[in-house]
Amino acid sequence: MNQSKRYLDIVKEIRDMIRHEKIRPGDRIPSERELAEKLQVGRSTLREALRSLELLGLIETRRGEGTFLSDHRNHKLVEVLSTFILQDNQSREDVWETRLMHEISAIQSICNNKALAELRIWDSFKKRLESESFQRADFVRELMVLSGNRLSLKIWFLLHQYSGSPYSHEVAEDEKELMQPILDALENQQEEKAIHAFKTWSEWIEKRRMLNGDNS
Amino acid sequence: MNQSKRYLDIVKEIRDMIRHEKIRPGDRIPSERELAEKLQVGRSTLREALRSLELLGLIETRRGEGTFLSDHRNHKLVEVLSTFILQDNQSREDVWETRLMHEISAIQSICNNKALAELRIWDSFKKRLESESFQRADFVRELMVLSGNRLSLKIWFLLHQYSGSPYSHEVAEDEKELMQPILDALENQQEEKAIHAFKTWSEWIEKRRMLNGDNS
DNA sequence: CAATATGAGTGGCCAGACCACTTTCAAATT
DNA sequence: AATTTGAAAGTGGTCTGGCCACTCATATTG
Repeated sequence: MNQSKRYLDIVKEIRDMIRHEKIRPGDRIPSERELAEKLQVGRSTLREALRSLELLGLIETRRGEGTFLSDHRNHKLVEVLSTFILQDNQSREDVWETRLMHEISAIQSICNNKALAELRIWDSFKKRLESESFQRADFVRELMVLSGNRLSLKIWFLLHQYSGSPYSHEVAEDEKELMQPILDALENQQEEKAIHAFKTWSEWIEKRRMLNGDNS
Repeated sequence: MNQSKRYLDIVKEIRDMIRHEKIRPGDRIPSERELAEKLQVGRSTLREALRSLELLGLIETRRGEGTFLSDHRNHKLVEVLSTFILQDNQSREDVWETRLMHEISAIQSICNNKALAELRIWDSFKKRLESESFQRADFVRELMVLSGNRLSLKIWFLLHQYSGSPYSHEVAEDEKELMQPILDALENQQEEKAIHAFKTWSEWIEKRRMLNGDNS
């Protein structure tokens, strides 16, 4: 018969097993060696099934501890799918534009979040801006987190990694006076100003990147 | 170093390789043994990555022949995955917001494209709006195409499929007076108006969807 | 010329071996 | 007695090398 794709059967068997044994999200499932023994398959074949489930975000594995059923809130698949979708859109500009789109949208969201405004979180940003070690990426990522849209955060992170990481640098000294207005505007919930300041900073980075020879 | 999750790196490396070698859907990718050699990794580890990609429908393997890049416009898997991912309300909301973000950004882009304005393409939209058979999805997708950002288009298409396809309906009769202002504003490159009109339409659709019991 | 056999190449699968890491618990130390 | 230490067991992560089943192009045979 068409006996190929043993690992697909395993995926199914594991799913059934989870159902029958009433394993709940967060619970541990049997070890790879146990499962392989139980299902009468080689460990590497079993692992092919487990890795697939992991990539789907259905299980979570921690070395030295075991494999756990994950609470399926993972957007990992978007990550993977998008990664492959990007393959034929190598246009740098598209990536740049799209990333910026997500960032600006996050800023809009932040400015319209009243609960956030009362938390006085921007002081800490300003303080850190003055200390020497300040990564661009950290700053922007925290903005994405503050927006509250986890999916957008995931997509952004992917684009960030993909775009040759223009943010993966320390903030330069003359760069800080470009970032200061962003923080000021965010603090006062001035959406237009914040976006404008952010775009200015963003374009500054892009120019800077063009000057230095850049390659992915 | 990047501890654990070697197979995830491999997924990434394979993607890079595909991009650089300009492998297109349907093409064959190197054999497992070749890839393992090239990426300096054991074959079983490599297979974990390949099996994962296969389960996602990104590649297709045929015993005795080889491994092939598959067309990622494979609708089936998106449906399967969305059953896991979109159970969470927060996720649904994130998808909705993110999709809207891409749409609005596309509108902005269109309004700022002067070359586009001279093409008088909106007349044909208006005509089609009057004819009976007009799918929401077609309308929005064409907007995405017109924006010129192919990456954003791809992401939008994914989100569109995820989100239980609120656009997969014919345009209702009383809906057309909501869409008319969008086209008017686009024709005159009135960014603010176009976005506002689009949001109005979008919220109308969302309300409509909430009324009808909807589940994918 | 047609049918067949062969061999190279491929994915499918397995067993066994290390390694790195976490947890546990008993022995050693204080 | 309480604390620290460390050895052992268990786990996932990885690699090697092997065998099998299948496909395909080529050579051989009728």
